[in-house]
Amino acid sequence: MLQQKGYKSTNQREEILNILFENKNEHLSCEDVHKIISKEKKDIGIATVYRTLQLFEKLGIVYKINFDDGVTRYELNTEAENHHHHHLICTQCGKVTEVKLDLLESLEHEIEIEEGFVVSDHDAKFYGICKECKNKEK
Amino acid sequence: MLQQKGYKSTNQREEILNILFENKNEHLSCEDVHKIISKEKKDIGIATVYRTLQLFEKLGIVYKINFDDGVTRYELNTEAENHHHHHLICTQCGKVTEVKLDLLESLEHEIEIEEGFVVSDHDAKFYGICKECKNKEK
DNA sequence: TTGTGTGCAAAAATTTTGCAGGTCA
DNA sequence: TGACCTGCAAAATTTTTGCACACAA
Repeated sequence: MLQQKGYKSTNQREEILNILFENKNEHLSCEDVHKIISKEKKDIGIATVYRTLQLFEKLGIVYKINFDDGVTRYELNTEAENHHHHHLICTQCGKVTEVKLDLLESLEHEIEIEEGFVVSDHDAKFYGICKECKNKEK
Repeated sequence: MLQQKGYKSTNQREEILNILFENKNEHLSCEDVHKIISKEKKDIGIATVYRTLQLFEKLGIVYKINFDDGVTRYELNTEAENHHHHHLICTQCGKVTEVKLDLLESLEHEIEIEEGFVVSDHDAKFYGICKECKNKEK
């Protein structure tokens, strides 16, 4: 991995990166990552997990997200899609799913014209009832 | 105020509500609210501020927002606009401004069709460079 | 070797909670 | 009066930090 931006490649950093890859569609908190590490026999100090994820964020490897549950979560920045971050949060069961649709471009364009604000990224959360919960109601 | 939803009207709750009104365009944390109260001679326990803002959120009086600075913030739910929550966050100076545009409706419609997810609210943050910082660069 | 990185434990920061007493309806 | 509210301080949670030691380059 390209830690050749002036940072060293260490076992801890590689391990944490692995975990992020293996849980691509999760939104892990530092605590979560640390628990997974513990389960896999290895052991890394929780402080290192915090420091590493902060570093990864600075380097653009992960994004920070917050679902108002009291902890900061991170997700891999899969630069395949350009910028993104659309989450559907079910207010009934709490499930979080991702959406790929990127219709915010027109909105961003409008913001740029109306407000003179140059958008470089966004983070959108939609609250509502997911398909499963909706079906259950019937 | 309509605390007649089964909750009592107390001095503390009214005072906190006043502060929210007087700072309509701010995004206050519990700490912020508590500091403002202290400045205005009055004194309310910080625990009460936390409990009151949680109550207000449950009652739909305020919205919870999070700008990844480690604290939960609240803003008045001005039901004038339907649902909303668009914030422009300048990555240079940190300033947060509101946008009124509501172009997310078409996106919500699409989400409903594609994912079967019924959207009831959203929260969108746009990161970028604000007008002032952009001008400064030149 | 040498500057970075790590682990530990202590500290900080934010939020929650138990309980005794106070207040509103 | 009686249930609800508040204040305080203690506790719980999450995150940060200092420092001695370890390790990658």
